Amino acid sequence: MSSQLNEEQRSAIHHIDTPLLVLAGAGSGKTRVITYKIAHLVKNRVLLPEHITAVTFTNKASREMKQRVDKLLRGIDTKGLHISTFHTLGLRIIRREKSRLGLRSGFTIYDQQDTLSLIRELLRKDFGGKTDLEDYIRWKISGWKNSSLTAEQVINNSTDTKEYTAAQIFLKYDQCLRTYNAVDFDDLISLPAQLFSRDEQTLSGWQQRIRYLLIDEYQDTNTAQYQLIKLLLGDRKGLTVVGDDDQSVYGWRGAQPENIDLLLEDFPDLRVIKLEQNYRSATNILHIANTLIANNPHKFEKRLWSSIDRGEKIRVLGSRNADHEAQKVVSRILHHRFRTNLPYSDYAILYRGNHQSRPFERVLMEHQIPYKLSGGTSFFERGEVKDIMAYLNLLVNPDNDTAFLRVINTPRRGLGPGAMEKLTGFATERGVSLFSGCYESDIRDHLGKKACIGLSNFCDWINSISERVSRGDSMAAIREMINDIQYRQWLDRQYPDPNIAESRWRNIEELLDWLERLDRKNRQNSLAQQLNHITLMDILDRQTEDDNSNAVNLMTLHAAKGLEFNHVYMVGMEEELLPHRNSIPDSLEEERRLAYVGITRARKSLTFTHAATRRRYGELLACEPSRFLEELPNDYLEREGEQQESAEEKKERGNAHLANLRSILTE
DNA sequence: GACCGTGGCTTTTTT
DNA sequence: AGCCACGGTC
Repeated sequence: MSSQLNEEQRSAIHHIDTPLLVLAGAGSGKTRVITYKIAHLVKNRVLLPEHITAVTFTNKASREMKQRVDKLLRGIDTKGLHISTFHTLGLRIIRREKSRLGLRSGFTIYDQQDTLSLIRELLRKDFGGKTDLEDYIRWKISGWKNSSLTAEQVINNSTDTKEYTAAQIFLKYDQCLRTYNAVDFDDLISLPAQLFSRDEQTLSGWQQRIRYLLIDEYQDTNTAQYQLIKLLLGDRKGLTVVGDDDQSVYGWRGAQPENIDLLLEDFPDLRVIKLEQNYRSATNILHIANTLIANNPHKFEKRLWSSIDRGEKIRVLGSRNADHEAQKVVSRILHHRFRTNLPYSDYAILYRGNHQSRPFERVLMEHQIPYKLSGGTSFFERGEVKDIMAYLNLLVNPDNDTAFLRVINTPRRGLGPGAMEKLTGFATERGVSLFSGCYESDIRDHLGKKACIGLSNFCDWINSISERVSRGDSMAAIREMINDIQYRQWLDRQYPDPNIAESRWRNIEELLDWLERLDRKNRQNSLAQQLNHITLMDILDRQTEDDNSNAVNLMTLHAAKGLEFNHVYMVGMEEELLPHRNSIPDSLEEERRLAYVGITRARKSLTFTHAATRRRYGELLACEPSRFLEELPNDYLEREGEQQESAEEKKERGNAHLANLRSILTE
């Protein structure tokens, strides 16, 4: 197996005496080092599989890593080997240590939407609804948690009133989560980190369990994650991290590429290995990638080289507008495929924002070309899926007030905002959840008779279903629950268009199918565990289980990280899009890295496209080609459809300029 | 409580 | 342009 590795890769795999940092350029075999290292550790019995934990940042990456390790270790028992995302590792720790964290079994994971609605609720209670604060506060709380800070720690350190308000909400927010028996995404990292730093005994238990830790995409770690890594390692040596500071694109969610420097400071015996040979891209592609990223400042000098041939020139395609851009790209793919007969999965269309996929989806659909869409409005953000998920969460954790409020009057039970206002006040006063509040003996003194009957019917009903769930056949109980509430009929009433109602119902069936499959796969897991699992996953994770491997890949640049494709189309290469308008001028370096990530996904060919006009919020705008295109060496590029502007394009551009002027004048 | 129309907001990236 | 929340009407 080691014959397939170069010298640096081999030494990275065999080095286990001290902590190891692998600085690996794009396409230099980063994941290969981790997977081969795991295989080496297991095969040569350096460690038991159960003592090895490997961590990635996305579900996709972790699934891929699992598959590759399985392949290398075919026939060998890997029981207990843990490969997961950072957040799933956190969940694993929290599940085992829940009693030390003030959580009970059946706890719920709040996603951003849940988080936002809880913050909104708190703001409404305290400030009568200053809605302009909620985004700021959510961002602030998340930032604090990413730095592993608690509300108590930040409340006395706020520099202005706005921050102080956020800190106060933070305190209440965390108290609420504990009452609701819930944690949020950020807690999955910060709670274990905080627990380990205050409880040595628990920590040492986990150090026994995790004796070798491997981290992929290390440049994306935030402060809390680094703290967790450091605590788990202690003064031991079992750590391999692999990263590339040129591919750090998660600064906005707290990633600290400086954590690479911290390793050098914190571990004096750290070994550093650089991987500089690229095995992925044609030399032309690699060259423009190097040229672009050279415009960013660098701490670690890295020179990526490759022995693959030059390949074709890089194409730059101009187009009139987003639809025209999509037509051009799709027709290129069709022609290319006609000549080469490659599978559709060899092609990828990469863009900055999810909304950019729409025109491409339309054109691909028109041509009946199969495509696979990553990201976008997540399955679990859909209202109907949220409804049913809320019901399911309530079954395993009735104290989850956010779920309670979501479903109490959906479908209508005559328990409207008025009654809920009273119930919330009552429950807050008692310091209990809404559900428990309904069972307080004197609730009748605080709410109307009708509301009390409705609530007690509802709670009894939830209890009866949840009893059936815990007795065994959870799927049957769930289906009956959905039948009880007549959800299908509710959808029909909500959406007069039968097609829409039907498609929403299909989403519910898909959710149930998925649950059923999970249930069959992991019989020993409780419904609560399955739900936690699902919250951390995405529908993509089941799509890819299906066979649509012969499909064009559509995804954001962020989602493309860690992947590679033979033929890559980077679309929307325009100012305000890449670099994104909100990143100008402060985060240009990260935007440049994002472009770098996109370019280095390509193996054989790379095509950039940009449009002369684009609609934003229905308004026509003139667009300029991205500055990043200007930074590329012209001799490597082949420009088409942009030098000589056609009459039609001129007209279109003129229209856009007029529209711009008009909007300026009317402002 | 159901059904409609208007108006406001959206689009940065993910666990 | 499209989605959703809100308010008015029945």
